[in-house]
Amino acid sequence: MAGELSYWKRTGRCLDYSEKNVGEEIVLTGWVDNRRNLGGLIFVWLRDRSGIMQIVFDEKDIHEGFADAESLRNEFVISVKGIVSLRDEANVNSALPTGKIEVIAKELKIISKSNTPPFEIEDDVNVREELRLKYRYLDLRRPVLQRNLILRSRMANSMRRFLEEEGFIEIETPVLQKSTPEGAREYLVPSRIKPGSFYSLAQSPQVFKQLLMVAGMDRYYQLAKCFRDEDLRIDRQPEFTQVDMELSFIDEDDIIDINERLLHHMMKEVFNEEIPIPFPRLTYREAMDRFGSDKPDTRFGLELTDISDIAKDCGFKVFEDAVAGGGSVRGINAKGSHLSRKEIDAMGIFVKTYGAKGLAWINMREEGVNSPVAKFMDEAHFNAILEKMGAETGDVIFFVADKNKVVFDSLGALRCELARKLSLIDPDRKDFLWITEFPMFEYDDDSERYVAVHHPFTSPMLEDLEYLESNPELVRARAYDVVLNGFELGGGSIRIHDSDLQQRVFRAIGFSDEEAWRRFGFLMGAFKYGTPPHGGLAIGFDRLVMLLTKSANIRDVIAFPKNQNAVDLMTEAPAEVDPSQLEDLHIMLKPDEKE
RNA sequence: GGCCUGGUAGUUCAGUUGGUUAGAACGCUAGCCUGUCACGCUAGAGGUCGUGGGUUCGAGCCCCAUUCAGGUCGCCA
Repeated sequence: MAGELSYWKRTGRCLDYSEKNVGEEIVLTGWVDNRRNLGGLIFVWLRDRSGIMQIVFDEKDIHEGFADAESLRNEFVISVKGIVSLRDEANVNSALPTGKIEVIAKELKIISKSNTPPFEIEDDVNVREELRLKYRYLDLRRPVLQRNLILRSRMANSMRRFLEEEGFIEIETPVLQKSTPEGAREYLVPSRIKPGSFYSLAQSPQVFKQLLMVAGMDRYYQLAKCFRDEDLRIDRQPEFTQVDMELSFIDEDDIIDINERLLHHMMKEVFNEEIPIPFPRLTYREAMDRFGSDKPDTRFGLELTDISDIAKDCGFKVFEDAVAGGGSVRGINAKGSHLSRKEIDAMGIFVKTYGAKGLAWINMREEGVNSPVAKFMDEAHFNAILEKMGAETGDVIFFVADKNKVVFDSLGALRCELARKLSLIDPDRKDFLWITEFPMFEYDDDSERYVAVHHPFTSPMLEDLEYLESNPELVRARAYDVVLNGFELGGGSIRIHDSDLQQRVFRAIGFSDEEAWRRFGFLMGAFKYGTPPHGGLAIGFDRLVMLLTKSANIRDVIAFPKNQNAVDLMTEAPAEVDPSQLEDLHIMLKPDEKE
């Protein structure tokens, strides 16, 4: 058996060998990546996790093994014993890290044959994702996905080590939790023991990590799996991982500081990149005014300009009504963009998605200024707008007039669309920043009450407490988000540690004391037993990996992701279950859902 | 739930105003080839054009429905 074993046991991976090993006898194992059969001479690329090595099968060197070499096909698993050799100068392949050497095969063992794969295992494959996900184990053989998962592992490790060094302890919190209807839709898990009752899968470890602070754990962290039953996006999966943390006896600056150092450490260690800290900080108000977004991409300009003061009596009814109705008129100057009429019209269609009823524009053409709204206003107002927007020949200026939410949503998105179209984004730039002073509440038209923007355990800013009952919309929260290149990387807050204040917040969002107690009694009860001031943050780990590996979507940094309909195309989950399982769980399907 | 885009060979795609036998590249199969690295050369196999219905003498193409996939708005405390 030992002989059998030694035959396929490798001496190392492809990239472990270089010119230094010339003359050595080695054994490599891996997959056939490519073969070129020249007749009496066969070249095979052998691929393993590390990379590729060229193997040479020469009829006169390998003798009886040559027939096996001829039978090799892509994705066969093989073991090759051979001699590391220097390639002739003319035969060096500079595209391969191992391109200066090759292995002259002496023995070949075919360990496992392969069907022809449904798609070619190459980095630049352009295969529809449906197929890639169905054969994910083949997709994961592609070097780019291997690199992503390797980097993901190294990032997780680096962050863990940093947090351990800083005195954090990793504690696992329950995945099976009590359902809390506030917030994201939850995955429910029926109880077998308690008919008619359900757990929910953790949306986040939120309440447990706060309870760990009550318990005196002081500094907690966890790479926590979280679950949300919401519609998916390019950067959203139903199950995902957060770098979750909570600290006691701290304030906002402490949490911001430790996370800046955490990210700095990880960037240096894994990517050998020195990111500047501290990160810039913007208040929510400033972010909205300048970028129309609470997760602005600051890698380019195209900032918003508020022209409401000119527009309010400019003569153009759409502009005037927007301001009179409590909204605003704001614009973006696409400087020197020379957009065509067709491109301008496409932008008009683009903003409709975000609720804008129209997109006004001024085209500063060489032949003269062109604008469909000019005729509605006098020259003084029009010129005042041009001046405020800094208009020059070659510019195209866009305006949206509406409720502020629509103005910000549409211009915030238009800004990014213009930047993409005009190629204003440096793909290597990494703009980390903080958004602070989020509003505490927003009015929810559906439930006709205020809801917590972050979550109801977030502390209001102390100087705004006076408005908590009278004008909740003015209350700012001690909440902060960390943003990278226009993506929300993570968010957190200083929590309420005073049960009286907690009660006032619950009342502000329309929870009766009884209801609050029923839902969160275990937390409020705990707070009566000596609660330290505390706060925390959670970083969307998959999203971070996605951005730093420059992946097109979050699926490319998760080994086995779900598709857009939350289906695992490989295992075909979710799937129907045996009726007896349903019976155990006291679940009866509606008749039309049985088949 | 709404909107947009797409589904043609194993894969990626092309397919004209609706008209005879639906093409290309890569991959695959067989043969030849001792320095290839996108190897080359020769030959070959491979298609219910997502599904169902309709219009038409005739549909890959037009119409309706449906399904799957990707993106997006709503949603994501």
